[in-house]
Amino acid sequence: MVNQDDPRVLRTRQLIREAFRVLLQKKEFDAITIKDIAQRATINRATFYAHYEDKYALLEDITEQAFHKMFPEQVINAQEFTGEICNQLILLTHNYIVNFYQICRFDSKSIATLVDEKIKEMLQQMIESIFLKGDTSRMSEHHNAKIISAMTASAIYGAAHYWFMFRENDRTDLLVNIACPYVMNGLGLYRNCDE
Amino acid sequence: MVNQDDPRVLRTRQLIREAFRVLLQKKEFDAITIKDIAQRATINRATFYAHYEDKYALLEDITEQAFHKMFPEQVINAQEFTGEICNQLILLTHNYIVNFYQICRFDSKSIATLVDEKIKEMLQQMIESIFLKGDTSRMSEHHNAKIISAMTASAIYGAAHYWFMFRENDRTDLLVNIACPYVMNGLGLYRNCDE
DNA sequence: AGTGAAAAGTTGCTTACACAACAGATTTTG
DNA sequence: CAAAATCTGTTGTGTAAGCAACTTTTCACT
Repeated sequence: MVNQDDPRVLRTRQLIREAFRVLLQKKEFDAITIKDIAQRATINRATFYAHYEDKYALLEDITEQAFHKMFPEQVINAQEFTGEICNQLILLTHNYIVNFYQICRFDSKSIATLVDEKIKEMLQQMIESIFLKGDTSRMSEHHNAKIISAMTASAIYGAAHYWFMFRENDRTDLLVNIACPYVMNGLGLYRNCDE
Repeated sequence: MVNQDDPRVLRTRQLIREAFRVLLQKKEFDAITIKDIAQRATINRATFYAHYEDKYALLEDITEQAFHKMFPEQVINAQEFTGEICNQLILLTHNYIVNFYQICRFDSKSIATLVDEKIKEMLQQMIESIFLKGDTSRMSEHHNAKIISAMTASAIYGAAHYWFMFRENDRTDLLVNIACPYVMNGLGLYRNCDE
């Protein structure tokens, strides 16, 4: 609909996202109106709809942006899914969850499912892209790469989320000690079966 | 030419001013091009000319904004030109000059005259508006209010500037002790003659 | 002095945003 | 429950900003 590279578009979206982030700290998600967002962003309400279908689409967008910033170069450039990469993914996911509940008001948990799904989706994409880059295990030729990625992403997210809810957030070393071998073994089994 | 209240206009000017402030810390004024400003502000070069004739007009604008922020409520709402108000004006002018040379690169002094003039003009306007508000000395009916304001503004600016150039900037108490009586006496003499 | 490069301005056309007005949906209030 | 108020989502119109192309001016270089 609009040209994604137009500087006006970039600025407008930046304004909308920033306004939304501020509002999320002040109000719960359900209480935030499009009017609120438009006012704080100093844009017209009609302009909002030129960029986002509703506030849920906006939430997805900022979630994606925020989570994407968590990925270190090492992970983005990874050529193989090693234990070290697995560690990194577990830690950054846990880290994101901790931040999320610090930033968002606690009564905004109505949005948790949407955010969860988005994060799992991004984790899955990242993992799959690593699988496809390094084909040492010929994973790249395997038609099951997608479901393997989905399982791995879910496992990592599940571990990070559980640790956040029920364990000490300052002992992430224990988290990776448990979760990483589980994930790597699962993949290892798969590799063995494949050959 | 453009509607001053349009939010797009406000945002664009804000971007231009902010870009210019950043550039003034990095380059000397003469080395800053319109292209530089437009690039950093992420606006089109042609758009710049819709708002400012050239970079001198822009400099005037940000000088006015910055200096205006220096005025405390007490001065803005002053109903009479008292010794206390005089003190405030001397101090804030001195303060502005100190800040100016901290913010701008020292090799940007080619612009000093323009900034000086703008500040004196604003001081004069502020002083005149105070004169006209409080008519205890019937200054408001006097047709010489303008030249008296101009002299007072120049005297205050001159004192502040001299102190910045040749004296200790941390002993502003001495500055006001010297400058304030001079100004107030000058005005007092005038008042006596007038009645 | 003269040549090339970069910056300064200007212009016509396109796109994005502002704004007001609207109908329909949702929430608030008495 | 009904009336009032507010929010939502959309539309048409006017204006500001983006962009490319151009001429003119300024400046650096030999």
